[in-house]
Amino acid sequence: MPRQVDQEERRRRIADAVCALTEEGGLEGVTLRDVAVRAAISLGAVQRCFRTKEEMLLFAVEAVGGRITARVRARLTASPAQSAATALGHAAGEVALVRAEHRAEARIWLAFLAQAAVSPPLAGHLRTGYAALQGLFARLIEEAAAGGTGAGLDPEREARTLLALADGLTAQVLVGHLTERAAEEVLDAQLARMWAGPSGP
Amino acid sequence: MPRQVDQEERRRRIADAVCALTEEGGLEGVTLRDVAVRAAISLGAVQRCFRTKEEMLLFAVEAVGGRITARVRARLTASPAQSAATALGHAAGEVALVRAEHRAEARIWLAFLAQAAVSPPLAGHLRTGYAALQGLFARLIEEAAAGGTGAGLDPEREARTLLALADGLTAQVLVGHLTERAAEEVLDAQLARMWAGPSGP
DNA sequence: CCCGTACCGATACGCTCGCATCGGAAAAAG
DNA sequence: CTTTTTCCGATGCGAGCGTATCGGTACGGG
Repeated sequence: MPRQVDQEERRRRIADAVCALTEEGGLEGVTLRDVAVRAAISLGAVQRCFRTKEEMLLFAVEAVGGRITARVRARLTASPAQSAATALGHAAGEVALVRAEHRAEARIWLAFLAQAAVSPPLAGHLRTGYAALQGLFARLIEEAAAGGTGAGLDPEREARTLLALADGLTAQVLVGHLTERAAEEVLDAQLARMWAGPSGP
Repeated sequence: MPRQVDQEERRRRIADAVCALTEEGGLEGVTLRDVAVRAAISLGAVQRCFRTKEEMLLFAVEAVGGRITARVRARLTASPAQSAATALGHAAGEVALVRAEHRAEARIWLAFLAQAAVSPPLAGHLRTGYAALQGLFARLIEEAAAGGTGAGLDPEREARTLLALADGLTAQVLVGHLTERAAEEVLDAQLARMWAGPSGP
């Protein structure tokens, strides 16, 4: 068998390049040529890994989504001794890509989100990520409710609320309407109110 | 004086064409040629109205933002007899472009939002729209608090919360993660909880 | 040693983009 | 009717895009 190349590692490198370019100039700033330069390989190699540009972008968005949920999970297992309520706070804080060090990921996510609004296959991949996060949130809320904090809450609905709020905050920080500080304050207040009093009729 | 043309009316027609195209294929599906076709004028005429493409897009986003806030205001003045609390409910419902008939505007808004993350001038125009809506929300909340409903709330923070939540819900409905029904339920529950109990430490 | 094969990099192609240019049509003034 | 001024629509241009192709290259098995 002739020479072999680690395709997976190469794909990961390409995905990283896609993210870097998306962060700088949006999704329309991502060209195959620039990706090749950023990944330090040739255009031909990029085309060997992904037959079309769309295929490449789908792989990249999956990578980003996975990275975000992985980070959330890591944050949870890193501080296991606390209550489910504080764990949810940490998780929500990670999902709202508000902090400066995650600004890049936020830009990437928003770019893919907008594209997904007009590209059904992309939307499918995004939904997968959203569903995972919502499920995670719901489980934490349920756990907290079982522990006595915030009993009477509808876990699914609260999870949806938090996820949407985190997304909206991310976007508004990105365009500069909210400061990082204000967004965190909003999120904290929402969590506090959640635990304080059950909602619903 | 030689022949004169109503430039303003033409600009509005062009903005409408931009919106229609954005709705169909995202912002990158908007080309000067297609805009000209949609507006039923020639490419030369488009270039006469706007010196560059960016100038055209800025005008369009301003038009969309204005239309949304105008719709919210209209909704408020249309049902003046009710309390500030229900008025806020209506306003938030309009901002969260959840209903099917506003799906188009939602797509447009999201497209511009993503672009704004990498284009400072565009971000500026968006901020204007956000500030107007947040101010409106804050005023309504304050009014309701003065009337006794939901006293003790921080109007600015609640306004920010509602706006971010509405934005996030819009996006998640758009990618199909939430149904229109679920989004409305989340929004209603949030409003109910707001009036029920003050937040904060 | 060498040969077959999997990979690579360069180049070409067809297309579309934003933008600039220019001859002519149309309308008010004389 | 002629002139003058404003606007319009067609065409051209250079650049950049995604994609296809092909000769060269290097490696592992015989």
